Order: sequence, then C-alpha cells, then structure tokens
Amino acid sequence: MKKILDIISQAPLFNGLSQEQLSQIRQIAIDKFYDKGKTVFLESDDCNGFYIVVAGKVKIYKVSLEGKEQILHIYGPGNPFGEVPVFSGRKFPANAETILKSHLLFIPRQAFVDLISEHPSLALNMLAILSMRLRQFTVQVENLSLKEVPARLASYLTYLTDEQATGDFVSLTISKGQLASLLGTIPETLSRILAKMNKQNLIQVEGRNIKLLNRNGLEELAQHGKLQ
Amino acid sequence: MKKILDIISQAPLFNGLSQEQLSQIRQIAIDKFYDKGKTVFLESDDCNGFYIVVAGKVKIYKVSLEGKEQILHIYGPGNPFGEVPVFSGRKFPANAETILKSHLLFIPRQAFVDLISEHPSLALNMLAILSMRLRQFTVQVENLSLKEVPARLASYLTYLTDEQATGDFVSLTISKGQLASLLGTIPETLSRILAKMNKQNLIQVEGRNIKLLNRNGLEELAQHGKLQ
DNA sequence: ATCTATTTTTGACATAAGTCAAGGTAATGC
DNA sequence: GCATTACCTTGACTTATGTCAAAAATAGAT
Repeated sequence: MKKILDIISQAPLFNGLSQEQLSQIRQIAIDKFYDKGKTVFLESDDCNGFYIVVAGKVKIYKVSLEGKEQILHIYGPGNPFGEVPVFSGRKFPANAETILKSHLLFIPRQAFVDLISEHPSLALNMLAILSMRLRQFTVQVENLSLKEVPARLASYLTYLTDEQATGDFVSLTISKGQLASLLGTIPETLSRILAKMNKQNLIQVEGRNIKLLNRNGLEELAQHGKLQ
Repeated sequence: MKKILDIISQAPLFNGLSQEQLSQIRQIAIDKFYDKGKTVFLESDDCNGFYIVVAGKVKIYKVSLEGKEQILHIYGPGNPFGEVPVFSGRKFPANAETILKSHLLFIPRQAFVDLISEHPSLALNMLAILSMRLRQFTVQVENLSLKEVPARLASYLTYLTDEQATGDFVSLTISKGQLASLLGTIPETLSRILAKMNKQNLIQVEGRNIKLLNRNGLEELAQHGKLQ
C-alpha cells in the first residue's frame, strides 16, 4: 500500500498536492491487475474514468483493418492514460493493452472532475500533461511525415541514451517488433536498417543491447540523414 | 468591437462564462493584425501567451530540412492556438502562419493562468479543447501510418461534406497544395489521385469545387480501400 | 535441459509515393 | 487588358518501404 502512495506522490499529475489530497485520491482510486498482453480498453469502449500505471507497462495503439499496428505511446509507472474522453467525449480514441504484467489504478470520471474543480493546481497539472502529449504528437507526426525510417530510428536511439543516461549503451525496453510499430514501420524493415547501421559502424547490436559507436553520425542521421 | 466579443462568447474555450468574465478576458487580450502569408510564430520562439482567431485562417505546420511541409492544423474564427507552451514549457512545438488576412487576439500567459486558477470551468473548457486535439492527433497519426493517400483524401472529403452540410457538394477552403501538405503528401501525388477518383466516377472535380458522386465508395475507400 | 512458441533475420519481389522537369491554367496586380 | 506570378497537372523515372515466404535465433515452459 505504501508503494502505491509513493507512485502517486511522484507522479507529475499530483505534483504539489498535500498529503491529505493524495489520500483523497487514493480513496477514489480502484486497483486493477492485468497479466501481460491483456486489453485494458478498446477504442470503441465507453469511458467512465482514466488509469494510472503503478507497475508494469501499457501500450496505447491503433490497428488498421489489414492488421498493421501503430503504437502511439508506451506508459510506465506514474503515467496516467485514457484521460482524453474524461474531458472531451465518450469513447476512447485508441486501444490500450499491457505489455507487461501490470498494476493500474482506475480513477472514476466524476470523482476526478469534482476534485479538479476544487483544486486548481490539479487542473494545471493535467493541462501540463496534456500539453506535453500534444508536443509529443507533434514530434510523432513530424517523424512519420517528414522523416524516413532510418532517421526515426536514429532519433529514438539518441533519445533513449539520454533517457537511460548509461553512456553510449542502450537497452531496448520493448521488443524490436514493438519498436517497429512505435516507429511506424514493420519488423522486417527495422531489422534491415539495424543491420545497415551496424555495417556502417554507427551502432553495435547485440540482441536488445545496442552500443552507440558514433553519436554524432546518429544525430546527423536523425535530422536529414540518408543511410547508404 | 461588438464583433470581437461575439467571437469570444461563441468560442468553446469560453463556454459558460459570465458576461463579466468575458469582458475580463477582452481586457487582457491584445489585438494583432496580419496579412496573408505572415508568420505568427516559429517553433524556436519563446512563448508569452497564446492566440485566438477572430477572423481569417492560420495554419500550424512543421517543415523538414529538405523543405517538405506538414500541416498539423488549420484554425479559423473562435479557435485558440499556441496554448501548448503556456502549460508545458517555453517553446512552441510548431510554426504558425496566416493563410488569409487575419485578426488575432493574443492572450498573455500569466494573466490567463491567473484567470484559469480562479475559474474552474475555464480550466475544464481548456482541458476539453486539449483533449479534442489529442483525439485529432490520434486520427492524424493513424492516417499517416496506417492509411495510404487515397484513403486519407477520401476520409477528408467525406469529413468536409459533413462539415459543410451542403449535400454532395464540397468546396475546398484551402489550396490543393495546402491540402496535400495537410494529408501528408505532395501536390503531384494529390493531383494524380484526384484525377484517378475522377476517372472512376467517385468524384467530379471542377477547380476547388468537388461533387461527390459515390459517397459509399468513398467511405469504403477511406477505410480499407485501394484505388485501381 | 529439451521442446515449443515467439521473435528476429534474410531474400526475392511488388508498389506506393517521391523527384525532376515541363507545360498548362488560373489568379493577381499594375 | 495584359503581364507576372502562383498554382496545378502530367509524364518518365527512382526509391523507400511494404509483402510474402522461409530460415535462424531467442525466450519460455515443462
């Protein structure tokens, strides 16, 4: 139980809230447990609230009729998801599925809207989170429309090194298939591009561990780069 | 002056606000006038507030180093834009340029944040707007990643007919070049696809006026369709 | 450890959409 | 009304990335 309040108090959404307000939130939250690969919601579903990841990992994604998947986000501990219909409409705009065994908190809609009306800082926190997501979408659209797959991959790898802060060593936290889906491509294409980057001594791939051999080259590639 | 308060009071952002609150907003707002094709802000710019369109039309877009443009949104009277950095960070995530002679209101950041803290309904309105935009981005990513250009175009055309509610007649409100950029393609490709749809009696193109000859066919195409 | 299932890689091929270039049409300003 | 500019269309060609199929490697379960 203590662990849950820890996650809650660390989450940007609840930044600056008092101890009392936090336990108020804990009281309206409902625990949900999922195995790996379980659907949390589908885009046709009605929405009575949103979720917060306590432990595990969740992907938000769309699928085409032909079965190709595009991952929109991957959320881990502390991240809320599924809030869009809480404020805008009735249905979820995408699907959510666990990619690890996960523990989620479900926050019922009305209780949260009541809370937010009372606490302006909670509203401002939520506005900040939604704004960050709009910014991320901006980048995602830019990547999909204006960059080729090698540039998107290079961009992701340099982003990951900063994120993990472990020198020039990166460890993929998702499968290569999922990474392909996140980058808007398919596993075959990703595999070929990783092989090419390897051959050109930009990176050194060993399973899910990747060593960045030429960070400048990758950053160049992320901008305007072509890969021979 | 009356016209401006009309626009403000119609805007979803100010839904449900009292007459007094509206004039409070009018007081902090600064009028800005732009000719067609003028830059409102660039993505590297600092942000001291956001804008509302009173008259005219503004495009929000990204450009690649090679010069290809991707339009993210087009906003008309009543729409706010550039709010993302007000709540998240310092810089704009994209560029804004007028595509018509335009009259904008600039709302300074701090004054608005103060207002929002006092009026929960203003916060909820803003949350609703940002949520709608997240939903739109969801669709845009889906279109770019999972659909081909003919499907995106068919989708846009059926959306426009509903929007304009003028039977099976649509009138493009932007140039075909801009439409190409909005759909994530280039004018040549758009032109060819319009010609093909014409040939297959899906539509009948006359300049910027398009008649939908086979709405069902277009909706089919928007989903999974291939165009021969 | 062995077997099974999933994930990843590689090859041969198809194709949607981009590039470059030129001509045509429409719109705008003087 | 004419000229200059911007917009749109068409053709020939290139290329990035998807498809299909099969083998190889890795991970999970018993």
